[in-house]
Amino acid sequence: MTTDEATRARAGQHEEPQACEGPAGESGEGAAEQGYDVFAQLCPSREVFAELADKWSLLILMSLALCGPQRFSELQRGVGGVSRKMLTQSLRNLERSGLVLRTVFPETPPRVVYDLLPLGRELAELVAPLGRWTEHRAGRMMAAREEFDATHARG
Amino acid sequence: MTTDEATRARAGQHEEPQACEGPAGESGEGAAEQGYDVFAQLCPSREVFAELADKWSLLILMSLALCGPQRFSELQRGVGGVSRKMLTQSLRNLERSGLVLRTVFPETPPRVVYDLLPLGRELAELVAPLGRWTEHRAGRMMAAREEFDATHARG
DNA sequence: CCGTCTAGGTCTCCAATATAGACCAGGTCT
DNA sequence: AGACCTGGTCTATATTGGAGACCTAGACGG
Repeated sequence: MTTDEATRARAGQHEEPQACEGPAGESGEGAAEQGYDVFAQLCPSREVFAELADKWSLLILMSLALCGPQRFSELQRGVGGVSRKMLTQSLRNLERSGLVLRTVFPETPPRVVYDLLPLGRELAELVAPLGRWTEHRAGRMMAAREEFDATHARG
Repeated sequence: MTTDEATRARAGQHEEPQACEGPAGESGEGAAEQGYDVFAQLCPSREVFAELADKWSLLILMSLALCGPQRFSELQRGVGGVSRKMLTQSLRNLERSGLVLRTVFPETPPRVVYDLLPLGRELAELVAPLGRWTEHRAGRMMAAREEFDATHARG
């Protein structure tokens, strides 16, 4: 029976309550007490995750990890294509969450240097492999896309 | 001298030409020949990176890695808060890039199962630690935020 | 003295994107 | 017949992203 299979499948998922069923569905924040869960919509960890998991934040972290402390304009040059607005916004976010330190030198013209804090360095070390992997596998993925597009265009 | 310091800092960056200076600024695609560069705006790897580096794609990969093959609606329940539209779109993307396999069982009601392909499993294994790290450090980051907000609100 | 340059932003406006919610096919169950 | 199911798509609205003007405040040129 179809229903049977669906039930089994769902039951299988239920057996991984922590990560996939989301202890905090809409019932509150039970997750906060015994552990955070990025899969749960209202878990604080999800909020944090959602802000870190975008291309600009990740690229900024990688750039800081690779090249060390950098000024605003160096970062803008290093992270190709980022607008000042998004760079500011992402950096503020990283600063706010304690990942990045912002140091202002009150000169003119102003000089502002961004550097990783220990927490940010931890994350950067997890993110770096992701960047390297993407570069390494980009060719394969581009090929897959071409094939997908070819067979899906009109088939 | 201030200028001196600035010059040294910038020079330091230039010595890492591959990742941070972006061989493909607007000069073409030199990066494509000897290696991809996610920092370069026009590098194919950046395009791929930009599509993978968003919360929904990463959460979907993590869910598939943790819970195994799942149907559309299971994923929607597993990844709290994702809209059908974004789920569809992200899954299509992952499928198109060869990370995920989509299998349709022509029953009624329809059943569609998504599973990781080897390429997707590779990536998922890099992404999983990121999710775990976020959960582990969420408390610290939330605290940092509160302090930041307190000292920045009016100070 | 006036204009210009600089770095690191902010502000404004407009396009692109995300989300919520309605709708659809088409076969099963009541 | 009518309700219900899944895996979407379509539409209307809210949010976000990017381009480019503007700002501060001192150093420099003339």
